[in-house]
Amino acid sequence: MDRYTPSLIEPKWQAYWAAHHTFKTPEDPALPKKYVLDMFPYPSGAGLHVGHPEGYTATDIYCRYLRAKGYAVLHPMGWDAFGLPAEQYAIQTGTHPAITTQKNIATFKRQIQALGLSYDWDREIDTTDPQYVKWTQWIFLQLFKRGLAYQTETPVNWCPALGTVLANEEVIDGKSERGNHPVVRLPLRQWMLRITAYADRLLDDLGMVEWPDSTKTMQEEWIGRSEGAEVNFPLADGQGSLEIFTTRPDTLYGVTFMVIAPEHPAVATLTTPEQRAAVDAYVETARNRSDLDRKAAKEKTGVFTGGYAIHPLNGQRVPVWVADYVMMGYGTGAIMAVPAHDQRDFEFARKFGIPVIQVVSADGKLIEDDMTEAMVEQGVAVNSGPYDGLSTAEFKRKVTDDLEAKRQGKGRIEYRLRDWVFSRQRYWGEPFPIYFPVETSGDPRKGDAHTIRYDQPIPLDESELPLRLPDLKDFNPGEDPAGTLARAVDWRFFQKDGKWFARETNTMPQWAGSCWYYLRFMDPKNPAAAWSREAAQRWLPVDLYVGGAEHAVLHLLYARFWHKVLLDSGYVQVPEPFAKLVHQGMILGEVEYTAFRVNGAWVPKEQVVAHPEGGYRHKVSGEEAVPERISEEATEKKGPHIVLKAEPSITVEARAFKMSKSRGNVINPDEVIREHGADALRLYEMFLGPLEATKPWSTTGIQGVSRFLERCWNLGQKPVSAAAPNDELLRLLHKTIRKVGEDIEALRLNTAISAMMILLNELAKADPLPRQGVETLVRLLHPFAPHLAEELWEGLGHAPSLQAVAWPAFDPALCVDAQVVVAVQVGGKMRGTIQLAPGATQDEAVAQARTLDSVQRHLEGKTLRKVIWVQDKLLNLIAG
RNA sequence: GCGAAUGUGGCGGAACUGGUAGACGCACUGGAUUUAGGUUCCAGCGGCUCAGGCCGUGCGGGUUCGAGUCCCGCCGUUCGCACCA
Repeated sequence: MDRYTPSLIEPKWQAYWAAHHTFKTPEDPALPKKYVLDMFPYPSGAGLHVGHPEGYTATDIYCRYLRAKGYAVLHPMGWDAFGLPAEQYAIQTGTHPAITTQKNIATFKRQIQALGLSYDWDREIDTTDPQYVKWTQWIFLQLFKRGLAYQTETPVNWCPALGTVLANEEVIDGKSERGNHPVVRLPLRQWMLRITAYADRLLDDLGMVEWPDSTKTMQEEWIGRSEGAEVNFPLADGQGSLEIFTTRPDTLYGVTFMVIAPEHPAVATLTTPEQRAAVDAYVETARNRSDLDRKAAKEKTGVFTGGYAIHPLNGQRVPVWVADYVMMGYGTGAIMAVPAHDQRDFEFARKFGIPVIQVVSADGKLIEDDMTEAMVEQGVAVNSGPYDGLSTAEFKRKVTDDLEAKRQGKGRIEYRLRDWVFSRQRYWGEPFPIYFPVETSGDPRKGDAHTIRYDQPIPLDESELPLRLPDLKDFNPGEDPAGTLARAVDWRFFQKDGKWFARETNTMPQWAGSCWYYLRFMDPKNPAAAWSREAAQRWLPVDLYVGGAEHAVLHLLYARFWHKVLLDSGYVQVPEPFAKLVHQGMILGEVEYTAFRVNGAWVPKEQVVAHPEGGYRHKVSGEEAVPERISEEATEKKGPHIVLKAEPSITVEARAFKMSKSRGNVINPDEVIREHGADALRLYEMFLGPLEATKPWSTTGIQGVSRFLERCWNLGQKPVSAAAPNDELLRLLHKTIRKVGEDIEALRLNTAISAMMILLNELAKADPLPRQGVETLVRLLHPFAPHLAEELWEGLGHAPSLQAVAWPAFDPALCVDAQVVVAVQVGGKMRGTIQLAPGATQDEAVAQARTLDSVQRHLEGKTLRKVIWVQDKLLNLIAG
């Protein structure tokens, strides 16, 4: 008997599928469609990670299943190939990023193909391909023409180490998300995309998609809509007014001071000569404070400007302070401070001795003298003149109307969401299809004096797309914040009709390519349009989108934004791009065992506590505890603990960590395939647990599924009988068909596999082995372990490919057992089981249950008071 | 601090609308076949036990004939957000 040898059968079937275009997207418009998409990878130099195949295998199983169910399936793959690593490599080595990128793509493609994934490779996309860049630029022009792309001189997050500006969301705790470099604020000319214009729709339309609640919540919070009012406080000196935003206009009578951000333009006009020096010093300090410092500060700081505003309702003079707890970037950069009902204002007022006036009360009583913190709950208005007695909600409504009538304010909706900083000062990105007039009397390429009129951007004509990157030798961003491309003077400056013009030297961020790749996949080779109207009508929306939760906000929000712009322009017809979204969980490294030593002697892990500043401490002595990695062989289980074999009183910690190069726990898919085969890798990753869960890799665990595949193989080598399966096996076949199908549709792939394992265990016992049984197993196995399934199918005398064979059907009548096992309880406690025909009556069940010894024992001397009967499941006898 | 997710054997995990907790697999133990095994097959495998049972799904309460599942209050872990007015 031949042995199961994945290294022989896997390449064979991969070659077969490629030669026969097995996974080519069907053109037939009569077939029902499904568009199943994986988040395409950035082809890094490190190659594929075991995390990648997890989501890819899940969608592959789903697609193979859908094809067998008769769907036309669009399942493409491509490369998100612009990005910093290739450029940084280029800076170090001088290798052009395009070369590195192509090399990495080749590696990724080889690795992905070795997994036997059923992509339609005719639709492969590379975001750096000029034919793709052309349409990315074209979409930018649509945004520009609709007034959604604009330039602004704005303080941006400049990262000197990366030589680039980062979006707010790419900065975490004052450091760059990529590389963890310090970030400073620097005013720079930037392209912005007006995503805030779509804030409401991006928020509301979340109701239309089937996404994880956690992701929807994160997007909602990111957009951060809050309803309130804008109120004008006239300045006491009669010069204009101060506009504030508040979500609590009902607390207007509690205003005892106002605060403006240090960057607020009114700082200059409000500050009195006496206060000037103090204010200037404060503003200067605040400006130099990084976001990190501002955040870390526990104490509120601020300075009185000396200026006053007039309260719009009671006409009182309100002092205006400047403090950095108010941000210029949110609302109007100025607030009315209500210390009684806002914790931040409360802290500030207490520190600077400003009065606190309570204007909301839970029960009508005043507690302001005893306040230790702000009362932020809603309630009933007090101390509020004509509004006394109103509920918070009524007050808000009424006072907003009143202010509007007096032209002193109006209802306003504010968003946390900011416009999107869309330019980068880098080389390896899409150039903007924009140029500017140049005022010069010489030749700007030669360094002659010139002025670029950035205020007069001109869109490139569509016929001139794509605008390609210039070929450079030195990719360093250099000191010029205008970007790497500023040095490519021959590319940058050009003459038209005798006049000089300058191209935009910024490039687009990596998001640009990934914002619309799902659209290009529908019609990837179209030379005349980004995609055709017919393709959009045929394929949108994406029915299932699978990718990491790390993209929960940014990529998914940006893509939705572009999609809605394209909807408004008439290029797509559905409001949301991704109907259903699933995040695959992370695969952690193998479990590691750690024991701790204090002064050289082992201590149990319970005595060790993590120190807030890193490292570990001994709980008892307070001395440093030194962690030491222990091999699995040196440990054993003892009751509920894992202990050192050599010293069983010492408990050890067992934990899995994120895979990382530095930790040395990275599993390479190539090696797993070499040792166990692609089918085993696929199956193992699916069997590990629920798709969405974070789960640790286990090298011994993969042997379990390897063994399962071998046993499937061995079954396929046995002679089969044409005889029908016996009744019990037949029922199991039908139940398994139903279970596997339902589980695939719900992406519960782990339980689908265990159902197939159960079926295999039964088939292995069957003698003779019915052909129908083996064939059913092979057909069910096909989406999961396609190479083995194809091989076995061929061995059973069928012509390939199994993908063309319809998914097996089940008979619901055969999905129930001939006899059901019913649980018998006495007083709610399990006392045994009885076998009954499905549909048996309660009386039959009670009669049979009474014959059980354990039931008789517990009913002895008692009378039966009540019977709980759950049809075909459970009988509970209550006695007393 | 706020928000979300999550907690079940030694391990990964099962358990449909409240109804036999631990499916399936790993590891482990015993046995059979084998020259050999990182092979195959069979059996066992939550804890305690006076062998009848008792206890057991992070902890403490509650609802119910019956709770992993529902309710209330805690604790741990993970992930977001973090002076958003």
